[in-house]
Amino acid sequence: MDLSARTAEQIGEAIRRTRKARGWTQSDLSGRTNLRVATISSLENGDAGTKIATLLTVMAALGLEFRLVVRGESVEIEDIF
Amino acid sequence: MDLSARTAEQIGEAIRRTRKARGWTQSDLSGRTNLRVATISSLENGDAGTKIATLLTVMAALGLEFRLVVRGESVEIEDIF
DNA sequence: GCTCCTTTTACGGCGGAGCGTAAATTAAAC
DNA sequence: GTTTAATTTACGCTCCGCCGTAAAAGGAGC
Repeated sequence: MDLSARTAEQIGEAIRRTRKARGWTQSDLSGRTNLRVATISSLENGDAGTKIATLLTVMAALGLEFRLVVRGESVEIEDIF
Repeated sequence: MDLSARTAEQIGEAIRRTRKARGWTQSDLSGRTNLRVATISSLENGDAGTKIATLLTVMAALGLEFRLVVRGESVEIEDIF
């Protein structure tokens, strides 16, 4: 799974898809993160006002991490150096 | 360029590196985004309280996008950092 | 129809982000 | 070391996220 995102909506969708791929409800995620169900809901619905801390907490619970990629560049290892 | 991040500090560092790779100052970024220099400064310094909207605005100005990847699934190149 | 589970929305409260603006600290040149 | 550029920090202000808690709306199945 490798989801690109440039908007809060796309981030939320990636979170939601990963959560469902884990077979978890928002309530499950809430229990694992100490974040309110309401908070997770608005994050998944693309609220750009959500704090980075909240996003990172959810991503950690889902086993996700970021890659900040320059648009248009491929992720070829040869391009690193 | 491909920077992995699991923490706000790593995100901030990736932002700063990309900005400098563009030869821009925080003031330049501020002008391109209508965000205060102070806001950009705290983002680059790893403030997890920063809003996703702010991060996305800065990333768009820098030509960056996210990739949310499942940890361990693809090639780990985070050690570039 | 009616349950049960899940998700969304609401409200008072508090804390903090980003604004406008400015000053202070740090780094870089000369 | 002194000027200049760059970054960080501060203050009053407004806005809103997340909290605790609860209720309402949506969906799946019987």
